Amino acid sequence: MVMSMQNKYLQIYREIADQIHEGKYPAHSKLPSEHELMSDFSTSRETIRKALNLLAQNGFIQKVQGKGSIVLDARKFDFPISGLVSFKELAGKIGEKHQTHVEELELIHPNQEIQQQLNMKKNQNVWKVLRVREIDQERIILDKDYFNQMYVEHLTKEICENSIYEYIENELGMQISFAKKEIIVVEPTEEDRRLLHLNGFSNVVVVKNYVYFDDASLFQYTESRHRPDKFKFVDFARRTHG
Amino acid sequence: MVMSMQNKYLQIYREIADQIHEGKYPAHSKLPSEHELMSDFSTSRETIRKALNLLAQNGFIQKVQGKGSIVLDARKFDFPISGLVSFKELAGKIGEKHQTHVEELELIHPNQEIQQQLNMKKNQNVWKVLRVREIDQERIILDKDYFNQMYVEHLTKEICENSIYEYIENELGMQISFAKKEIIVVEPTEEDRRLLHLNGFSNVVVVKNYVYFDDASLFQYTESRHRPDKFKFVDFARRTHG
DNA sequence: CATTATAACTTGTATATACAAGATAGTAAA
DNA sequence: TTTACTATCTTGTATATACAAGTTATAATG
Repeated sequence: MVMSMQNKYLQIYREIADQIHEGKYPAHSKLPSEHELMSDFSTSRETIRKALNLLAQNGFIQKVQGKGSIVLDARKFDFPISGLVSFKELAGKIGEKHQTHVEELELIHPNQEIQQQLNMKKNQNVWKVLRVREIDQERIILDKDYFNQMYVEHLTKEICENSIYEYIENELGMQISFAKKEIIVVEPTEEDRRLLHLNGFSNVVVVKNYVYFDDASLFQYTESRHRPDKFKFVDFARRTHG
Repeated sequence: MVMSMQNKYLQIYREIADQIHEGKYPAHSKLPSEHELMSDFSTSRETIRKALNLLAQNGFIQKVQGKGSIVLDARKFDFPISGLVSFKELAGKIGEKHQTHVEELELIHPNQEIQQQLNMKKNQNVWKVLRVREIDQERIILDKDYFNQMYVEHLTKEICENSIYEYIENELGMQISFAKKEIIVVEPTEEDRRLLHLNGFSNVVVVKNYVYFDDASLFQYTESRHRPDKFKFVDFARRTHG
């Protein structure tokens, strides 16, 4: 049969990650040694090490030379925007009632600022999408997205109400690969006041997102504007020695 | 002679990273192929690949199968707290006049909350350090640090005025390896109002930091409280496909 | 008993080989 | 000219081997 066989080390990564989630390996315990895993999965040591390094990068384990792989507290799934999670994935996790309102959807000729941000030539157009995220009957997030039309030909209201990322990766078959994020706090604009339930708050948290494809081309600029009391950002950072 | 030779792949990583900074490889250009680098550094392909993967993880390059390694815009050194940079490193980069005021420094028996955060046994003590960061004559950041005394025997005002991280890594020889970060926005406390120049702002940005050693033991809990207009967080995130 | 060596574990680094898979440029055929 | 193929470049995955280096438990030694 020899089915799939694609990406052994990713399969092993996912399997071990699942097992950690399910509690098979509780926090502060140790994973089996690389040697044991090697025979468990009947593969080579380097393949096991690739899987373990992925687990370490993503905050599941900590490797200690001579000792082994220590399982960490994997509670890093609090409420994050961290790691490029989209609103839909997010809302699914927290389980509360949520809704997306598409306030604007149009093909525009961008102003100079957006043009610069997206690294565009003149004459190129962008999709502007303005969405309000409602959780528990409160409008707390305003998302402004700008997509380079060069990459996304057509967008509909239906697509915007679901996950645009999903659409791009599954329907268009393009791989989103990395992002630069910037978080600042500013005074609300007129638009913020009109579209969000600010409840008297005098600041909004702005998350600027620059999203790149696998081939390093910038394709999206997003601004996510949050009511401060409902904002939470969780991050896992590994220090690169050297 | 055979001097050092330790960590070939790290040396190669640093060398290429430096070359990118110096402009030898400008943004959007390509690095030499793995084969070329192999003979340039007279090493094996796997060693080159280790170095390149580090560069990719840290946002220097983007690898594309079949094409090569594309150099990215390495302007991710804006102003970040990202990636576990300490205030001293930070302030040095932006170049403005800065100062650290040590407001409190004491060995205390922690309350239950801190005890939990640091995962401590009863009877253990912690160093509490309260520092105000002044940039351009304005007191804009309040740092509250709690160090488990088990790891740090003694702290002085002088150490706190410089970089505690530096002290711990260089003097005590312990390796800080990763951190969990959490960012929220809250109303200022009495303490915030007393110690910071809030200029009428009705919110502060709180960055909670859980810092771990190489052996996965939690050793520090930090709260960094920022005046919102002076706060900026920059992050580079790679998406893990799968 | 306490200390020191040793052996047997663990993970880390470096190398070599083989083939898969994506990208590209040139060649041959229509 | 256009299309299709092919050779050859690139990076990706999987395997094997060897030794270095950190940790731990055991045995030998004083």
